[in-house]
Amino acid sequence: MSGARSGSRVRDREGVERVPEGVVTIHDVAREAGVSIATVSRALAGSATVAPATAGRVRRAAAALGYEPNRAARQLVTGRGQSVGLVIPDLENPFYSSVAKGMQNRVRAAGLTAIIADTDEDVAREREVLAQLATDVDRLILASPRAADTDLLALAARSRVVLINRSLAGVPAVTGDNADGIRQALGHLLALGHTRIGYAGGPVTSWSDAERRAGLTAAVDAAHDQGRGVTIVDLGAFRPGPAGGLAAADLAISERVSAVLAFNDQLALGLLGRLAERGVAVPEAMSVVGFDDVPVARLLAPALTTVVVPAQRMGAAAVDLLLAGTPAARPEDGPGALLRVLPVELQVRRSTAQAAGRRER
Amino acid sequence: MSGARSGSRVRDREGVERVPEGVVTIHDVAREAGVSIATVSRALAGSATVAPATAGRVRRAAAALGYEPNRAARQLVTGRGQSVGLVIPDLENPFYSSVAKGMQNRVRAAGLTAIIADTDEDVAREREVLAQLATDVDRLILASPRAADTDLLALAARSRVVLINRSLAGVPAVTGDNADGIRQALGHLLALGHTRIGYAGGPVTSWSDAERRAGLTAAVDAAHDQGRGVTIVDLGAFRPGPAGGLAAADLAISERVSAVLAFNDQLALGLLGRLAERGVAVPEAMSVVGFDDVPVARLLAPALTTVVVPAQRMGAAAVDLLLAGTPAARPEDGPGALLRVLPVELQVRRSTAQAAGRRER
DNA sequence: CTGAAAGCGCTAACAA
DNA sequence: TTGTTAGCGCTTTCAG
Repeated sequence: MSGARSGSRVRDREGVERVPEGVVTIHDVAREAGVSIATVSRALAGSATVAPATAGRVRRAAAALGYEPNRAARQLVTGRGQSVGLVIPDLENPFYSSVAKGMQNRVRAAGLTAIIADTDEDVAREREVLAQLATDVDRLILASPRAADTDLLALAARSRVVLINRSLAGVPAVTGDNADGIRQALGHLLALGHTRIGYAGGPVTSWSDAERRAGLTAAVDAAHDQGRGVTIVDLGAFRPGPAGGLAAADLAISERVSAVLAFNDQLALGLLGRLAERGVAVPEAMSVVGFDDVPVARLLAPALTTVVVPAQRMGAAAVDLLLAGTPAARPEDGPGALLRVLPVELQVRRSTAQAAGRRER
Repeated sequence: MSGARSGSRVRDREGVERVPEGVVTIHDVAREAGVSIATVSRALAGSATVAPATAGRVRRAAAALGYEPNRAARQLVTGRGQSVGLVIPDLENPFYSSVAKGMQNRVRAAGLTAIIADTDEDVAREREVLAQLATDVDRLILASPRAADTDLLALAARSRVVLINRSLAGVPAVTGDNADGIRQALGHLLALGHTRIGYAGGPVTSWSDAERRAGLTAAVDAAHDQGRGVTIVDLGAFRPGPAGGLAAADLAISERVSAVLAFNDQLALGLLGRLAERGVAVPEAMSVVGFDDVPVARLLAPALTTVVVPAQRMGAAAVDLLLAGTPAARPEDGPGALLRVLPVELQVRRSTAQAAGRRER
C-alpha cells in the first residue's frame, strides 16, 4: 500500500504547481502539517489525545489547504451516514414545506445533509420511497406516514426513526396537540353561537384526522355536559388538498351548517374558494376554521381563522429527537414515552363570525 | 486479504442461522451464486461481458438475499455520488416547493437521491450551503442563485451544474420565458385599457427580475410604436414574499396606478391582502397580475390573473439536463447554447378588469 | 501522544 | 468469460 499517492496530482500535465482543487485528502494535510494521517484524523475529530500544539498545526494546515473530509470514505468506515432522510406526503402542501424547511435547517446546522422525499400522499409510493431511502440513510423522519404500524416498527428496528404526526409504541414522535386545537376551534364557534357545525375530515388513513375527530367528540361531549347543544355534521373524508375543499363546500351548503371546521388549511382554502364562487358570504353566512396556519392563511380575503401549528418547529424538534441519544425502541414503554407534543393555538381572523340567527345581538 | 470475512455474522451469538439483516454484502451474493465478487459487480451493473446464465444466477442470488449495494463504497471508488443537490432560495415559497417536487420526483425515478437545501434568500447562506454541499455532491441544481457569476463558474468547473432561472455562459440552464410572460401580461392590461401601470419588482439581485424588467421595457416600446401610450411606474424592489406585497400595495395606491404587475405571485398575494385591507376593490379599482401561478393563485378571492410558469416541469427538466451527457462548460458557446427556455402562458382570472376610466364601454 | 497498518464494500484494471 | 488484486479516503485498533 503506497502511502504517498495523492498530491502528485496537484501538478497538471505542464508540470506547473497548482492549488489542488477539491481533491485535497487527509494525506495532503498530513504532509503539510508534518504528521501522520492518523493524527490528522484524530485532531480534526477533536480527540483529546492529541497535543494542543499538534492539533493547532493540523487545523491550520487543513484550513490552508481547504480540506474537506470525504464523506463517502468516512461513512464507509464508520458505517454511519452523514445524512438524514425526510419523508413527507406532499411538498406542495405548504404545511409540509414548512416542516421540511425547519427540518432541513436544523439538519444542516448539525453538519449533516437532508434528503427529502415526497410520496404524493400515496401508500404504495411511500413504500417505494422508504425502501429506496433505507439503503442509504439510517436516520429517518417520517411526516404523517400512511404505512401500517408493523411496517413502521420494522423500519424503526433497523434505522433510527422519528415520526411526525403519528404515534407508535416505542418510536419517538413529534405532534401538535390535535385534541386541544380542535377543542379551541370548537369553543370559538360555540362562543359565536353556532350550533350546527360541519367537520370536513382528512383522509381516513390519517392519524392526525383520527386525533382531531376524537378531540372533537370529546369537546362536544364536554359542551353537552355544560348544557350547550351542538350538532356536528360529518361532511366526510377528503384528500387534504384544496380540491377536496370544493366538494366539502357544496356539502356544507346542502347540510345547512353555519360553520365548518376543516381538517387543514388546504381544505379550508378550497372551501373558501368554492363558497365565494357559489355566492355564500364568509363569514356572514358561513364561518370557516382551518388547521395548521400555513403562510397564506393570513393573506386570504377573508383572512382565515385557524389553529396555529408550529410546522417549522416540528421539523426542527424531530431532528433534535433524532440526533439526541434516542433510546432504542422499547414497545413496553407504550406510546407517549417518547412523544413530544407541541402546543397549538387558535388564531382568530376574519373567516369566523356570529351565527346568522344570532346576528341581531 | 481474507476473502471470506462477511457472512460469519449471519450467525448470532447462539449460533442460530438467521437472515442477514441489511448487512448483505457483495461477498455474500458471490458465495451464494458461486462466483467472484467481480462477477457480481459486473452482472449487477449490466455489463455485456457476463454470460447470461451467470448473470441470471447472480441476479437471483442478490434478490434472494435482498442485496443492496453500499452506496458509500461505490461512491468512494467511482468518485461519483448517487445524489444530486438542489439549492433553492425558500422552501416556503410555493413556486420553489413545486420546483423541488418536480426535481425530486425525477431524481428518484433515476434511482438517485435528492438533497435539498434552502438558503433563505440570502447570499451568505447560499455560499455556506454551496460549500457544504460541494463536498458530498458532484451534481447540483441551483434555482435562482444569487451568487456572483465567477463563483458560479468556479462551481461549474468542479461539479456538473444546472441553473434554474439564471443564465451563464457555458452552464446549462432552464428558465421560463420571462420576457414573453411579461409581454403577455402587459398586453392583457393594455387591452383592458390600462395606461398607468405599476411594476412591483423582485430583489435587485434577481436574474428573473432583470429579465422581466427588460421584457417589460421592450413590450412598452413596442406598444408606443403602435401608437399606444403606457406609463410604467416602477414601484421598487421587494423581497419576493407576501410581506413585500404589502408595501407595494400602498405605493400602488399613492402612485394612482390602475393596475399592478407583480414580480411573482407571492408579492401579488401580499398586494391583494393589503388592497382588501385598505378597501381598494380588486379588480374594480385596481387590477393585479402575478407571475408563476402557484397553487393557491386560483383559490384566492378574487382568483389571481397570472403568468403560468411550469414549475414542476422546470425541476424535472433541470434533472434531465443534469443527467444527460451535458457537455463541459465552454464559455465560447456563449449563453443560450445550453439554455432550455420553457414557454409560459397568461392565465386570466378574476383579479383583472377594465380600467376604471373605461368602465362605461 | 503519535505512527503503522488493517480494512469498510465496492469497482476497475489486469491476468488467465 | 471470469477471477485476482489494488486501491478509493478515512477511522481505528494496536504498538510504540
